[in-house]
Amino acid sequence: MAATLLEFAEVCEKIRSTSSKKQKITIVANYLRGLSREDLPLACRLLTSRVFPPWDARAVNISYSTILDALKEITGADEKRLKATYLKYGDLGSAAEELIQDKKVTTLLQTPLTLQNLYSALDSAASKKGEGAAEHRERVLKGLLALCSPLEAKYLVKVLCGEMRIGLDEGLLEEALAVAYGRGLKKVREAGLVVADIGESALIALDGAFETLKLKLFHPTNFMLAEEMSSPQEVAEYFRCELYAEYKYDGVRAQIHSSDKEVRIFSRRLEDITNSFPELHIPVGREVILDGEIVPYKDGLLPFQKLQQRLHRKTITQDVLNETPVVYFAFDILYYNGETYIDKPLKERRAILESLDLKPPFYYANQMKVRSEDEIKEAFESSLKLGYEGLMIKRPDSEYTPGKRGKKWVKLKKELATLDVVIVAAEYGHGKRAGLLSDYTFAVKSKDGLKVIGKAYSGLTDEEILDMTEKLNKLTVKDLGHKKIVEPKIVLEVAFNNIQRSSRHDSGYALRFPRIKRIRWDKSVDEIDTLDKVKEIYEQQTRKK
DNA sequence: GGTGGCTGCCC
DNA sequence: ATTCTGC
DNA sequence: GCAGAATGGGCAGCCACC
Repeated sequence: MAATLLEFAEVCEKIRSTSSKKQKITIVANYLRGLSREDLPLACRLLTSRVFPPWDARAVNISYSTILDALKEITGADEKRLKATYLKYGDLGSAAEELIQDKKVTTLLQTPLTLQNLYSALDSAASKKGEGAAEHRERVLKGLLALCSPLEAKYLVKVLCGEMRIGLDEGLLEEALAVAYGRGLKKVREAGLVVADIGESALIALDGAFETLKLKLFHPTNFMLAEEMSSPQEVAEYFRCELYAEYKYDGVRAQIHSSDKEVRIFSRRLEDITNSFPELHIPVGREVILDGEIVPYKDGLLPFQKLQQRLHRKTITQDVLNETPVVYFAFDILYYNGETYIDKPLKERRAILESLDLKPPFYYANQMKVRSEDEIKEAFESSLKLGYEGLMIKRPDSEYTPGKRGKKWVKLKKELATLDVVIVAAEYGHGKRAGLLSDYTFAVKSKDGLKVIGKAYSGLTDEEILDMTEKLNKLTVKDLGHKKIVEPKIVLEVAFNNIQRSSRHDSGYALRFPRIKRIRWDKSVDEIDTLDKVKEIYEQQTRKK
């Protein structure tokens, strides 16, 4: 029997309503066992709010704005009601559930929407190009919503928004797959690493076909990530062994697949970004999968923004190539001449990598052997001096594993000065932060008054957010619904990794990775930092490069 | 032909 | 990307 | 310690609209 959207939505609702991970896993495992081969991969992708595998070039291209338009037409709700409902839940799916209850089109006699129907419709939305494409996408969505019960609409919208908020994501889904088919979790996770698509993992788990698993050239795999540590001391004490330290480049992480004829390049999200970097289309000569970083470089490092301009560009002109050339720093090898190397120790992988004798624009990431706190500190400082972002530190015996599991790789990042800023506006959050003022717009002072320099949301505890909501409500001078303009009273200390020129805020600058260090109840507006200080930090960091 | 909203994806 | 929280 | 949730700035492509 074909899987229906209704049953899928009911399962999601059950998952959401329990906070126990074990129960979630049981619910999902039971559901998956009842699915056909055809429906299984689809259901698994939908559970992680995906429609296509990560490496698939298709994108549905339907999101908040399109959904709001479609809901408006389907339900006949006016702008005000739409906004109020969305604000109430902080989740467009939940808003859709409520709104669709009084939709104009009824569907009592329709056959139920299947996951396969849904997939075909979304594929059609994704595939339509050119004039009328936006209209087509909205028509597809309205067609689907017309067939949906409130609960179905809720989860359809959640999938499209990319946020399920049911307390289940890929990690728990893998556990559920292991339970559903009686497989070892380790095997299922390994499958996930290699195939990098939860739909494909599901089929492998179903068949128990783990032994046929091999990395495939031109098929991207997941990347190994590192955990952040705060000091050389912490690193030295945690590992207490010889380590490999590499500079942390501010570029784009990339997997390069090469045969003797062809090169393909994949990003961290497994997108095919080959076309953005023609100067890297030099076959290595043997079949390899490399891991490394694409870095913009011309007589020295270039800012990340220059690299971004090339990133999703369709055509790379000679001008772009001249202005922002890139190089590749390879630091790992996952596959070599038909063999997978991910379970070999880093030391061995590095030796194979170096035997390749790479030529510019391919370079080896430099590798320093460190052990003591002092050695790590020295390597870290030399990295900053050269304009890099910090240090990557790896155990020589580490296998290549996905995600942050195991802490075999760690990173040390440079700390920049913090700024004291004042909150000038606040916005309501989403999901579990619905109804709370959790997102703060802040400013520094200048001769011409306060100047906005950024927004931040992270760094406060739930309790602090609750407290802030109360205080900010009292300070509100203008209520714009979703956003509130507040009296500039509350001072925050914000940290960031960089300052960039920007037209986004009226200060002319913006922060990269802003986060709240702490609330400065002890400080008043008069004591916040100045725009001049911002300029100074900006100048200082650009001089370095 | 220019501009701005929307979307997706890089950090 | 970063940060917090529940299990 | 893991997994999940909430959310920052900047960019290009694409399409709708003037």
